[in-house]
Amino acid sequence: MNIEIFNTYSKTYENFIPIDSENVRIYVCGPTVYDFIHVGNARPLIIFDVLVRFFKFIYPKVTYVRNITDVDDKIIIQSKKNNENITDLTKRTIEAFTEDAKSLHVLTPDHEPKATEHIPEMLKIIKTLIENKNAYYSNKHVFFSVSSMSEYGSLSGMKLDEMIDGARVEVNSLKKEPGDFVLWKPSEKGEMGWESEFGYGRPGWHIECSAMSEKFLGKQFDIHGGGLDLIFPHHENEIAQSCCAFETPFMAKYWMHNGYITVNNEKMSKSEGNFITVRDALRRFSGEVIRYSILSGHYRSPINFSFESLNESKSALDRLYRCSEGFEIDNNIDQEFLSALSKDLNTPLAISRLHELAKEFNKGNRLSGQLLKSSSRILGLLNVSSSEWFTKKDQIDEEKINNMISERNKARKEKDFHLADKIRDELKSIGVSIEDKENETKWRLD
RNA sequence: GGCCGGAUGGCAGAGUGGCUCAUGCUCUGGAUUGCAAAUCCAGCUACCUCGGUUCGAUUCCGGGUCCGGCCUCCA
Repeated sequence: MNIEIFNTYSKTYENFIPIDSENVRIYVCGPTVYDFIHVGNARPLIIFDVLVRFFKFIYPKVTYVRNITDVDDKIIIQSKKNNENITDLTKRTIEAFTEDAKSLHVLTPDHEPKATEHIPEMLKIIKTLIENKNAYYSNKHVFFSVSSMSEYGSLSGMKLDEMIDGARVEVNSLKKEPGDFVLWKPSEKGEMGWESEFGYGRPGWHIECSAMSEKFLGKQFDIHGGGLDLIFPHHENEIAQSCCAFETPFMAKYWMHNGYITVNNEKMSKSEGNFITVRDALRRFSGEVIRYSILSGHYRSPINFSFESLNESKSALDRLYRCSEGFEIDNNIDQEFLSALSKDLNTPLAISRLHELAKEFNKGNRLSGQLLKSSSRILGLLNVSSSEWFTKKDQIDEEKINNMISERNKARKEKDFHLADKIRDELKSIGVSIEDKENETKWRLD
């Protein structure tokens, strides 16, 4: 199967050809664990989860790494703000993150390395960079020298002189050039840090990904993913570090970046304060609905978040669930569905195919229902049985509902439609919709 | 200031140099139903604007307008 991917590096669609077709290697930037994730953070989790599910169907082996950033200035600030020990904060946040990811039906990656567990690996790269004259020591700091790498800026299309014109680079007299970025910086006594030949300190933001991707995937790997906002400076700097330290022409063969989730058409972000946490959204909609909603737009386009659109997603997903009743997952995946995913992970087109299958099923084609159920697995949808989807919820008295339904059916048999309608209204008022079939009455929660 | 994206029907959102037609949600009408629900069928003036290329452009090229983003932490 020919798979096309839009490569941020070349800004064009490219045919995906793995470096090693026996083991496709993917690295995605995971969360910085200082607070609950918001819906915007959920997008790359879901998108790359689908990419990995798709690839695992196509290729014999996929190694997926998603790191956890558990050392960062934001963590230090948050721990002071909470008056909470850093380890407690990160442990608690990682647990919450794992729960949220699970609610969104995001599969656990093959490796989930933590930055704090890879400090020696980072220091080794920093040392090599200094030896290679790509980095320099300056008063307890180590900086990467951007002018030492002629290709610097090739991912983001940034030019060094233009960056300076932007006047948005950190003013730091220790740097030789404004674009230089920190690899190692000093920590105060008692502050989070590690002893090193550069003094007691902690790593800069970017170096962890160079260290951990190399450890688990090698010096060069297939796909590196993350949000659009990581292109510069994060991924640009990762490339600089990895390529200079490992002396390789490229770090990842393909770079994939997802677009933003917006609120009122503006980027959802912690700093803007316009975010909705995944936990909050989960109070009103199931993780699968959130997932459907995120997959209903192409991964590189913006998606505007609203509870109305989640509601719409729920209606659409309900329809798919109605058509998947009684089917078990098998390995038969719809070809048109796969073909949609092979075109730069066109999930909206893939979903539209699922709806076509649903329609065919409703017209009496059982095979379409089977294909619908099995294909949906690649998107991480239709994860539970249809009856569970429509009837399982806490604090639901199934016995009472069933009793009311049989009472109503008795009334219907006796043509007491007045009573029958009254019972239906009562059921409706407790959030139960019913559907009279030929020989039975089905019910579901709204 | 530099550099990137985007503009499709009531809403969301794919796609295409010409085909009857994305798909979903909503609404309206029909079939079906005791009535509903579900389902099927049909409908609701779709391609921001101005030029260019072309037999033909929503689709390609150029200008404009508007919106968003990156250049600072950010998924």
